[in-house]
Amino acid sequence: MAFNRRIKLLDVARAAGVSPATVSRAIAQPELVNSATLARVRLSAARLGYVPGGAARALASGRSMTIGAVVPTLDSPIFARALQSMQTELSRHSFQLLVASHDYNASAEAEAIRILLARGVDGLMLVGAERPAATWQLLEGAGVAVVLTWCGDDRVSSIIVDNEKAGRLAAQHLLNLGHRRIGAVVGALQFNDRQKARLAGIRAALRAAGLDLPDWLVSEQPLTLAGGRTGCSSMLGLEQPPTALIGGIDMLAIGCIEEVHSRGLTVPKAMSVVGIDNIEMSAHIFPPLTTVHLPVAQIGEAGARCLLDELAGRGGKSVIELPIELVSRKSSAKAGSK
Amino acid sequence: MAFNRRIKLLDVARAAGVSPATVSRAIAQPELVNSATLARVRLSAARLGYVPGGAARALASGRSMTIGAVVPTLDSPIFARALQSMQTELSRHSFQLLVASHDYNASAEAEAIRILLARGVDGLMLVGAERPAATWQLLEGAGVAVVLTWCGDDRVSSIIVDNEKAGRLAAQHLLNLGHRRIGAVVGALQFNDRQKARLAGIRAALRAAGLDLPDWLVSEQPLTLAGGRTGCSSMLGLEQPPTALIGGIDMLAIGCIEEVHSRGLTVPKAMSVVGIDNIEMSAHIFPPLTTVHLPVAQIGEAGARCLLDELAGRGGKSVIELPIELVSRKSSAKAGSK
DNA sequence: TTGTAGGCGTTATCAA
DNA sequence: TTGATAACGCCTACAA
Repeated sequence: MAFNRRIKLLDVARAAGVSPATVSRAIAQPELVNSATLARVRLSAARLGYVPGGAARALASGRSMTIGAVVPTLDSPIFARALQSMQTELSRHSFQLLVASHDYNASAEAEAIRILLARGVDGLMLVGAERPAATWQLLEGAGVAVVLTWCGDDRVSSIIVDNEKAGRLAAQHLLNLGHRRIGAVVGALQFNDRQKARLAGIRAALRAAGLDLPDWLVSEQPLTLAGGRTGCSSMLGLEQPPTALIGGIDMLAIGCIEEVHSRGLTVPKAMSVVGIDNIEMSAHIFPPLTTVHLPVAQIGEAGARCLLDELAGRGGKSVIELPIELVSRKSSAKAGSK
Repeated sequence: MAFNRRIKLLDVARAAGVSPATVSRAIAQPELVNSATLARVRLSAARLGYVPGGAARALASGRSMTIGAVVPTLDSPIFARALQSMQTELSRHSFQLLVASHDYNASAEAEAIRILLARGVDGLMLVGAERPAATWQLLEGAGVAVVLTWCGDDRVSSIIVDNEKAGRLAAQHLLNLGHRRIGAVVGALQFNDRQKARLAGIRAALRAAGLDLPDWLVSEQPLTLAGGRTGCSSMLGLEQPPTALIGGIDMLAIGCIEEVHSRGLTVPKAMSVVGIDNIEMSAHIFPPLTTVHLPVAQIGEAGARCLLDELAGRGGKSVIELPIELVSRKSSAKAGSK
């Protein structure tokens, strides 16, 4: 309540009758200080409610014990979960997470990075590898540890997942069920290498089966449920609608299912739908969504560990790929079982 | 790549042929500097790729332009969304969000707060008002702006929602449908005033209808889908199972629905289920969940604004209550329509 | 409108 | 094992 000037190192030092240097050591390297003095220092620190000032600390030591994470949006089960596991791992090593989001906008991302850098983060977690050259320069000049997630790049450490394969798995599954006219509802491709890779994977699988993925069977939509509905709607309006749809993310796929149902049709009878991500929701909608599982929590945890290692001087740049797999549920069925 | 010592204010000053003070002003108060010099400074700053160091800045100015948010978990559509809207609002005013989570553990929360305080956050967003006295002392001694969310307290600014009413609305709805034996599956009550209030609301509504909510019709579970299943399962095992269930959060309610269905029974035929939160998923499961809508994104935004105001010296402590309402969908039906 | 100089709270380098 | 004493990089009166 009282506007007591914040307690500082010097106050503790005086109270304990030692020099500031000793207090500093007592906190950072307790082993270097006599146990009796240590106890005395700790006591008065506790008594005064001393909390070390991060700013001064960072300034003097050059380390902020802070990791910045820049994701497209926090409001996504995917990124939220990755960040949660990241932060859990980081806090285990007394690092803190500074988050920023850019809503899938490249320049907003650059700005977020700039801000985080200015805040003095020791490391940076980014999503994807696709960004303007200027942003890369920013990163290079910064001299902080960087880890890319979901999609990587050999310039920096990366925790990746084979997004192209994810697309292939989804398409393959549908192909195996006998589908021949398959559509894709994906997110905006620009500045989203994950979506690009997934679409490429779908295309590759179809091509391998001697099929084509014409433009009218690809719909670019916002990465939301509504986007899924719109995309599906446009496909349904075609003269020859596809018999199966792949969503670039589960949310899109779920939107597709909704749209089909809203027209009095049924999934998978009238339309098979497959997603990519395997968010929790997917297992609980009707019908449960067939999708490609990505180990999101692990991505976050591995990302944190990677950064931690790099900051501790252990290991250099590394690229870790995490496994993915198709989870077959009820939203997909044999073609022509209409 | 090259280990170029990070560019600092002085470098820019030299390059632009002005004093450090001028550069500082050019950045913080451009209006105080001659437009010609301003241009010159900006040019060399850009040329050198200068990024102001937050630590030194915070140390010298006493402000970090950083807001700390401590939530139970990031991995929840509720908190993720609130944080996203918060961060959007904050970044509009060049503040950044530092996040921490404590997994519904009071001492972990205190620790998180301590860390954030040490990082020099200018403001703090917390969830709920229930916490040990020691934590409150920490807050009081810190002298930072604080805003409580979901549940409030008149000691500090709060953006709240009437959780008790949420419980009442849910129960009332069921009562109106003729249900007389209503059960509740809620989260651990300890250190969770939101759940406590919701349960109290349920109890109040029942009591007002001359009914009782005995212990065996209340199940405390982890706030997950699995928790919902377990809770529902135990209710179903009763000699006289309830005809309706209220979930303390949507996720719990959804778990209840799953459990009912897994036994070959149907919602709402065999059991009506109502949730509280209205997460996106709820509208898309089968059957769509009847629930109480809470304006989560607004909570985040209002919280940010509140903090911003307080830091700008405008307005003092305020308590803002956001409206809630029942959203009637398909998971609830008349009692005895079995 | 610009420059000078002191200080913000720690850490880290030397001595003692 | 402890204590002076510089940095650390920026902000901000105060002067010019």
